[in-house]
Amino acid sequence: IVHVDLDCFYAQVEMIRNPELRDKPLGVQQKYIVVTCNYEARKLGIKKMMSVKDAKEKCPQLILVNGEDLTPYREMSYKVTELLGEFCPLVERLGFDENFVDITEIVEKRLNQLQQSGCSRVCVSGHVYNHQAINLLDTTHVRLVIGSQIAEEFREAIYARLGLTGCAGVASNKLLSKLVSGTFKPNQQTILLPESCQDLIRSLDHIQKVPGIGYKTTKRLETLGVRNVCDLQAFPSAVLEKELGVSIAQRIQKLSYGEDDSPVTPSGPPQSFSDEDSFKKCSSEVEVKEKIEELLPNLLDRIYKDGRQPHTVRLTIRQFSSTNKWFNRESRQCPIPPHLIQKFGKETSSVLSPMVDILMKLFRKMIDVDQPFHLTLVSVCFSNLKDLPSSKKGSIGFYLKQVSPPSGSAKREVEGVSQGEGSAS
DNA sequence: TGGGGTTAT
DNA sequence: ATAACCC
Repeated sequence: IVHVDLDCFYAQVEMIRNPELRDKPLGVQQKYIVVTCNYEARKLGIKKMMSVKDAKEKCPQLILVNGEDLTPYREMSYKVTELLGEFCPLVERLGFDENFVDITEIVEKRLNQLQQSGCSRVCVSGHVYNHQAINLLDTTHVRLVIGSQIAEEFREAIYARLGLTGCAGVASNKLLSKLVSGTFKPNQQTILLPESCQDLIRSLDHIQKVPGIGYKTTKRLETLGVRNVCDLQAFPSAVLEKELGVSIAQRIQKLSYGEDDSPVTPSGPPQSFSDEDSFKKCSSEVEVKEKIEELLPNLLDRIYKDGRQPHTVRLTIRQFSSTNKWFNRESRQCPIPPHLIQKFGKETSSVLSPMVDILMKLFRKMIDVDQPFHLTLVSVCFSNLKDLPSSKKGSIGFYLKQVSPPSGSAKREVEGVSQGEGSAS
């Protein structure tokens, strides 16, 4: 498995949009937070998720661009996933800036070519975790070395075609590939040989750094006295199962050993489209309606371009509360009436006002508008996306549904051409 | 802490 | 519908 992780993705996209920002310290701002920044800014002490106030104190020359509209990042993100999809169908997205690629089949093909040509000279591309020596008589090592060459080709293609740099990690599963990709940081790549697996996983100083063990599970583990990966490895399974449930207990304990049998699941098109806005205060029905009317046109446009029809709509809000400041969200969802669904394929304007009405009804299910309220976030989400009833030859659906044939060059580059595999065209 | 996403229960 | 996870 290869894990591809773009460097400070939003900042890179902004530097492509405006090349003058290239060699200057740059931060991407959402509300009063610098969500990410380029490496020029990091040299000067700027960190991800730093407040704008702290960032400007640290670095008055810092240039800030607003990154609240994710459109440019989302578009570039899918270009990266689609590019990787030219090499191999098994590409799974994680957020906007990471992808897993299962290259097992490509590696097998190259290994066979190598063995048939009697060639025993294979050279690793990039780093080997722990500087572990490679044994070319070990086919597992050879496979990972071939993986390193493919990862290099991925990164080169992403740079040549999209102008983006990033890291890659190659290992036997998703967990380990992700952990190893971060070991040499901007614009480098690393492979993990199985003999160094325990060193990598045990190098994590806190269990929350294990992908899959989040905030809540970490808190519960801490009450059990489990603080690091070694503690979790050694903890009695039976006790863990009673505390967290069999499913979570078995999964995270396997993770603590670096074991992860989850497959690379092709992400395909998105399962949902959402748009949200946060703010200091929103306390009247009229304001809520205005927020919804701000969010909807953008969303309807995205759905229109996607070509599928959503069958469910959801409204999410966050109410102000001084205690438990984060994560007090509530939502209400409902099916979209069939007569409205039909209109999604056409002009978005005819959907707008009936949809606002539906969303305001959902709002009133959550909030008694006769009582005072104080919202700090409104979000609208369309989900349960279904393909249009694709009909005959002339319809839009017919053309949209046609799978575009692989452009070919990248795929042949990676798989090599030998006995009559190349197509006539 | 923002503005997104996913899956499991 | 919520809760957990990911970025």
